[in-house]
Amino acid sequence: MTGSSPDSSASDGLDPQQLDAYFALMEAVGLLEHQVEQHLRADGGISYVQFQLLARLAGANGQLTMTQLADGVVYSRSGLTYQAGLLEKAGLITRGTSADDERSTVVTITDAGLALFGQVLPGHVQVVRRLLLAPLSADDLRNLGDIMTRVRDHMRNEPPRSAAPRKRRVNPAG
Amino acid sequence: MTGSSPDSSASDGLDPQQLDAYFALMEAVGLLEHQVEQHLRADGGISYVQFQLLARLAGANGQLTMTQLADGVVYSRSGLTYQAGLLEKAGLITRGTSADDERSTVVTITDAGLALFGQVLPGHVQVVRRLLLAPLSADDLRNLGDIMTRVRDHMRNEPPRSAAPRKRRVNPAG
DNA sequence: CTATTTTGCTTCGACTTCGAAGCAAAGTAC
DNA sequence: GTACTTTGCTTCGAAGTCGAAGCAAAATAG
Repeated sequence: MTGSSPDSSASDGLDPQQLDAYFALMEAVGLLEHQVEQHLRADGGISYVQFQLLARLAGANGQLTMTQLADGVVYSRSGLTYQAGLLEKAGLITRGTSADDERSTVVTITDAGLALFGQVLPGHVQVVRRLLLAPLSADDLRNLGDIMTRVRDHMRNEPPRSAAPRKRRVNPAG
Repeated sequence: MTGSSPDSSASDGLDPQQLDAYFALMEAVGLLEHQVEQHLRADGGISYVQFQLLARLAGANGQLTMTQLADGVVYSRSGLTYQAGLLEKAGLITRGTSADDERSTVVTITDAGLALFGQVLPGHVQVVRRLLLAPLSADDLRNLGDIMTRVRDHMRNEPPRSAAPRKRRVNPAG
């Protein structure tokens, strides 16, 4: 199991630089998400997921189908149904059957939804500025955007790792 | 409230470059987490959280208190208790009261825990390589590590935003 | 030494999330 | 047209997650 060569391209481990980047990335984003969540809950009574849904709707002329909403939000379909239910109950969106396709549900943001989004957005931006953008130079920002865009596109274009890879174990902890 | 100047340092919005970086960052990490989760579940029957806990223990001479475990993992205390319970039930860790401080719980990774961690790690590394590292040049990696380390440290050193900022609304959706 | 506060962890209930299963409309094959 | 598959969404049950409340040990105050 323990590799022997110290070079980083071997199949065994990650070199310190790779580890640093990976860990820092995951932890920083985790922290950021947590802070963002706190702000949105305190200032608008909504979760990050709900904010993202409202943002997508606000940016898309106010209307999207569930499937369109699902794309771009990393999220399960059933979770989306659940959140849409909450948002509808809160009067922030409306759901209706599509005319083109009886299966599709068209989600529409309401005036209240737009208002809430508008109310919360400035604070959200401030949080992002304060926590993420503040310590970055112009070069950093350019690099970060470039890098993460590339990574995201790369991941989106990945083949789904084939059907059933294999399952060696069944539930040691869970 | 709506700003007028198109420059990016205004208090109102984020310029396209900032938005790109922010969105790409959040989405890429979300996708990565999801893939990592899939792999760990399929190959070792554990969640990412559980993997992180085992990793921390494995890297810390096998022993840590609950509080030490909590630091570094972005996670609630009660969630940690729950996961520790699962890991203990699965025989991957052991919990005992500290000798120094009767309140503290010392968590120890078992041989089975180490074995499982060792079994899962190579695949985990491959996933990270394939999805995150593959599209990055040496410069990218250096930049990413540098940037995210700075962001993480910045966030860790932030004052906790004072006690109770304010609560404008109470639960529009939720 | 006793009272108070802090610290470390767990328990509890409410909510969120996920994947599997289900259902009906739309598309495809024949 | 009828059978089959695919697509779009929801329902359901099993976990996982969180914050508040609770409890006991330790630190601090007096």
